[in-house]
Amino acid sequence: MKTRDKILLASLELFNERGERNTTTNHIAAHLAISPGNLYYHFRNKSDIIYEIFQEYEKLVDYYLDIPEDRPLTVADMTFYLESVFDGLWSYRFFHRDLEYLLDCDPRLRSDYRDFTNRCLAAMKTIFEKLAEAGIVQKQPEELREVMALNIWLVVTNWMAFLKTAHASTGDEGLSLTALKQGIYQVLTLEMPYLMPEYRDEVMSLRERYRPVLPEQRDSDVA
Amino acid sequence: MKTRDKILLASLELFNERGERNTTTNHIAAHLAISPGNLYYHFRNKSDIIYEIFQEYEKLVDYYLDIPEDRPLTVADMTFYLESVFDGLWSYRFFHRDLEYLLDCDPRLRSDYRDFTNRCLAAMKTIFEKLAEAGIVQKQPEELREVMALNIWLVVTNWMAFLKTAHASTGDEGLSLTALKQGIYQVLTLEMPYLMPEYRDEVMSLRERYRPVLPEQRDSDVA
DNA sequence: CTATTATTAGAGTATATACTCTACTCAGTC
DNA sequence: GACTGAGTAGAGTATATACTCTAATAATAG
Repeated sequence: MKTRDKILLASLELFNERGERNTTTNHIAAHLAISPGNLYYHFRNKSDIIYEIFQEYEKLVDYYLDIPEDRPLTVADMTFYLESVFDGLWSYRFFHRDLEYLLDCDPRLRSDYRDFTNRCLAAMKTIFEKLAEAGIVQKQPEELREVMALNIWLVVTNWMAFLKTAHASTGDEGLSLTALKQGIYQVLTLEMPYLMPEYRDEVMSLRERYRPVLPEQRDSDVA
Repeated sequence: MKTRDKILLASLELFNERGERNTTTNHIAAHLAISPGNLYYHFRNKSDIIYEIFQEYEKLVDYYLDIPEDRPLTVADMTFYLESVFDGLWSYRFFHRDLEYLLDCDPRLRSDYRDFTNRCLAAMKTIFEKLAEAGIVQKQPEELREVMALNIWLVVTNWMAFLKTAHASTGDEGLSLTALKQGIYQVLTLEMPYLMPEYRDEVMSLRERYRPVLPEQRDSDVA
């Protein structure tokens, strides 16, 4: 593997583990047992590394959110979207953690990220629309779809951060895949009131699969 | 005003304006035209300043979320809760911005913040319960109240961050009070499906007051 | 008036961070 | 077999950051 790619990979790994703020270019170089100079031979600065990682993230999510035009959506599609998005969020979780600072540092990133957000919101609106066409959820006015998409976006992108703040430990230890996927439970709860009777049971039992094991888990580890 | 209090005030101001990460103790001292040594006479370290500011924040929100036990809740109460919480969020907006890092730095803060979150969620659950008793929203099972409260928490605490990322500018310029209060529109949209017919019109017209002026505002400032 | 304590200034320190510079290696190539 | 240029090492730099130390001054109590 090329050094350049190794740098990207190691950066992502360290950013996710310890946060971008706590990861210096020297750390990255040391982790790869290369010199800082070498790192700066491949990247002009830290921002460029972050920007490239973001572009990977963007590409991945865009790929996940591809919507078939030739057929109606199914509940399985919806499951896939939810699972994929949370997987992507996990793989690049450092990004949303320090989002505001990162955007302040790099105007390119700010602009690209805004476009990215808008694409995601548009995709979600389309998904709603197609779910309605498929008779899975009720047909909603354009405006409501818009606001709903935004609410789901907020829940999805901040679920991980919530879990981290809700846990006693500092690192990733407390973050199980079960807990992460419980975010899907939260999202499906938002959709619940809009389900069509014909699909209600199916979606509800799907939702059930993501229910937290212990309902009061969050309180169980109070000091 | 005592120097100690001035330090807290200036810190909050600078944190909110430029972010905690971009605000050093030297900046704070310079802003007040006092020496760094003086600042460190009053506070052992930066974490202590942040911790005290958090305690103010906590106190304010706890005060806002006080729930009357002797009478049923009204739509006016709900409005007050929403308005107050967003006001508080605005006054201490630096806090949620760098939350994860701040909690990583200070175990006291982590623990206190978790308790704070749980208190807020509990308050929200109680509010739902009392709104149901008052016949404003449908009576819901305990479990649903819990999940709903969490979703609203996510929307409320991250609405500001979303607005900042959605705008082209770096600082606070793009953040109008109108935009901020649009968060209330988002929250009321979540509650919408659970409204009782008797109060539906009243709450819906309340919601209407917070509707964004331009539906596609987010796209209007694309570079 | 004096002794003590609270408050302040301001220079100084240890450490870290992003990044630079110079020099070296070594694989390919004409 | 000299030449080129991508790749690498590693010491070095400018700056910043959180924080300390010493000494001076203002306030207050006895």
